[in-house]
Amino acid sequence: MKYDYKAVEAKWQKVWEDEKTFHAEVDHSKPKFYALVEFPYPSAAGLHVGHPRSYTALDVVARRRRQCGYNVLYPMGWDAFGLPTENYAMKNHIHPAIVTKKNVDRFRAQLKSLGFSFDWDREINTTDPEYYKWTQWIFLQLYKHGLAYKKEMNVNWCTGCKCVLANEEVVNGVCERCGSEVVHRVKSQWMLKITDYADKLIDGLDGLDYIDRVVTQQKNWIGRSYGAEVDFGTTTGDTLTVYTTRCDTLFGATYMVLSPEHALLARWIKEGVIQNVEAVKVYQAEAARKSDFERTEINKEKTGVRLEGVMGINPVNNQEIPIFISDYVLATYGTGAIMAVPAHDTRDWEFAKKFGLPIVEVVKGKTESNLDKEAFTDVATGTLVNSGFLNGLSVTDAKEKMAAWLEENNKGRKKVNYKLRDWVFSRQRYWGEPIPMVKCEKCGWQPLPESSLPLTLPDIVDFEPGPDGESPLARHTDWVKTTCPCCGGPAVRETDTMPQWAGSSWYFLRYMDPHCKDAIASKEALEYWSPVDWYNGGMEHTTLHLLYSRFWHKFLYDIGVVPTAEPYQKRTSHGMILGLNPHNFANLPADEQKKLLEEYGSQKAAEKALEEKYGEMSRHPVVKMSKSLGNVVNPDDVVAAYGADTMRLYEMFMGDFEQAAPWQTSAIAGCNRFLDRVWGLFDKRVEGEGYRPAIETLMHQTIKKVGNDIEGLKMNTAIAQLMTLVNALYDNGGATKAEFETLVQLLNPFAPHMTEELWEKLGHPHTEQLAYYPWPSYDEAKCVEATVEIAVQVNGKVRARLTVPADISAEEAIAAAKAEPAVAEALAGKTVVKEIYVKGRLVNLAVKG
RNA sequence: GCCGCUGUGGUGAAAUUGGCAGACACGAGGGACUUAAAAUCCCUUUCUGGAGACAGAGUACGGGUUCGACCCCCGUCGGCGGCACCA
Repeated sequence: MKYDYKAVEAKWQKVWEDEKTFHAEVDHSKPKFYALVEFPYPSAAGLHVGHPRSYTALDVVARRRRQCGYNVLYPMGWDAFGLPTENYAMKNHIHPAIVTKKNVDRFRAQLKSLGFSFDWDREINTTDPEYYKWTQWIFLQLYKHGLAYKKEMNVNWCTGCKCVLANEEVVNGVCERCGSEVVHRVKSQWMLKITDYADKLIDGLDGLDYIDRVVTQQKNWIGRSYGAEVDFGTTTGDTLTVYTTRCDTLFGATYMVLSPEHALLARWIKEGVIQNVEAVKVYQAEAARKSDFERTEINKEKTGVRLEGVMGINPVNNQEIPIFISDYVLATYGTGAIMAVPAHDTRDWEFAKKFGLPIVEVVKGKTESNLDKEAFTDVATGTLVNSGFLNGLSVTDAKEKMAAWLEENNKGRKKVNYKLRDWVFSRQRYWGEPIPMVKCEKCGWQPLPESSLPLTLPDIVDFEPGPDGESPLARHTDWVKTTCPCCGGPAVRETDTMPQWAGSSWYFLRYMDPHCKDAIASKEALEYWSPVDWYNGGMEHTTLHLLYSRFWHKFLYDIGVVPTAEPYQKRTSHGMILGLNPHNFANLPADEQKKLLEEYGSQKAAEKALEEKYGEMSRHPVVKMSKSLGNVVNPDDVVAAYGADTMRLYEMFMGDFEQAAPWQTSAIAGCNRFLDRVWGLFDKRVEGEGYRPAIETLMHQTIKKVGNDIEGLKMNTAIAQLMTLVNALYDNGGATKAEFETLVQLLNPFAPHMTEELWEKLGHPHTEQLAYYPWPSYDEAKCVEATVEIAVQVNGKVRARLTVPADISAEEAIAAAKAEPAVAEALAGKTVVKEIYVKGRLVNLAVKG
């Protein structure tokens, strides 16, 4: 009988729903396991095939863990605030809340059709006032602890979204979401002091089980560096402090550079210190006008202006050196000023070359370096020269000695710096959490009392941002006008909303107790479920969501709200699912390839023609799926054509989970065929108790390998092993009941619907669902064959193969090997110099002569 | 430029981490069943030579260490991702 996936999948999905099979409760009799995947943004496009890759992988882990006796929490929800919904709402004149509901309903149905073992009773939605009440509550705690502040500052302004962006949201000078140009604007913004947690965010990574690339990326992003501040004097009597990681090179500092925004400049201009005021002002204006994009693009060629009328004084030798302004010095890092050591810093070298400044060597390498050609920057092999009391020291020692000298003479101090900036937390949009703050004419900014939360979004119809980039909420004066919670006088509400990252910064806590009325979650639930044991998500969130949520969690820990310092014990990441590029020559249908070959003569010429027509991108055979290329795969179509189990199996089989993988529609059939073969095995029952001798070793090996591979996210090889087992069962005429039951159990996490059905057909009543049936065990001793085939090599070349008992001794194996005719022939007339036996693998005879 | 990852058949990929390279699939070719097709089943499928057993070559390229290297070391060239004037 052919397997009817439609009926079977519908049947079991209904059972799981009606019986709440995957509902989780606090249960101290079992070890807990909290598996988490990033909750989706419910877009109008619906589920993408990329979503189920992550969800299926952890579903497989979660399902197996239940069978191993764990109390498993595997939840799902919606990260539903955000711009695309708001834009859609504007265009179609529908309220974003309605759009969100529609999209969520679609996503939920799609996810349910894939048979994930989510506890749907814990579904959350960041746009639900009962949810964002607590997002606002956390903001108030941050405010009360001095970690939220409002500041007039230079911010990234997306010209497309008409909204400010956090530094993390600017990629290559453009908006990470819409790709529009990002310019600088001065605006008053709510900021979160994530920089206070820079050290904790780096140091906390040590005790965690995160994949290496996440750890390095977060560390690089935070960018901790150890150096020193040095106080330079000036001819005006002012002190000019710089930050450097190379205080050892102080004797080589031949000029100084200030960022065009440096605070001292305004005063010097006002006091008439600077003689070339016009040139300085022009340069400042130019730098201010540039967007980040322009500033990085132009950075090939150094520019700058010398400040006439003032000189810096090097504290170590009292030498007077010129001061410049240049945009290669950033206002936002260190002190916004540097000492320039052109001999040992590439950027300073370039600048010195252009402006004809002296280059003084103070560090010598092992070989002669040519400072006319490039700077010498190798820290590891350098020795100090021309540096007074530092001469002869290594760079490391010289740094220490100089730092000590600076402190002794009160000319500087050791200093740690970070690349990380505070988090810009305001967005000038409607569809986000209102920031629960009001501004009173008398009392200034005041937080709303916690008892008044949630502060709900007013129901408005016009979502267009204002002409000067103010939030649409600003127009709704009846909402904006309020009274001061402090003095009762007139006050206005904050009209900016929170960024999309707010709701997702703590959602995993809400899952622990989603209906809790008087806290983000009950103490009991937090203590039982914390931390998340395994969190899988995309690499694109490493320096956004993942970093932000660690920050919030650490703060909540510090104020005693959560019981663990870190939110996620283990972090893994899935590769992207890519599509075939329809404009790449190799992916064209055969007849079109032929036509192009005829037209252009050679494949190279045809490829060039394609490149001219479709751009550089046509050279890549595999690319991101996109609507414009028409290579987007809809999971619904796959489920309709083959069923959810096939879809799940294919996504797990397609390749290394951590690596990007191209979607290959034709390969799905293979997974479907495999499931049909498993189904067909039900009618190929053979008599026998337990595992037959011919299949016993393979059974034990398979139980072991599938279990290990699931925990290691090596789903592709786990499935390959199951395929091997099924092939072997067919080769042996079918399966005994015990063999078939084990196979069905091992396959269950991957193909839960079909295996539940088979389980029932095998005589297990409905009430004994496979979902909680104990995972099969294996015997280590039975994983090895009694006899093995080993290879016999002579000088590393295979000359024979022979079958020997697995526990054969080295001497016996070597003797048996030598007895082989082909081996004897290869050895004839030669001397054996070395004999190697690798247990159960091979014999290698090294010969000479 | 710096940091991280990566390079294996026509394709997706395996390889117990130094031990028989290409498991498991897809695709392709041949055959069986069928009036026919689909489905299913069987065989072949790294390359070169050979009818064949077999022989030789082979994990981006060049060297090295080793009895033995996809794996370790040195150098070169590609691909992907992150950061990008962070002093």
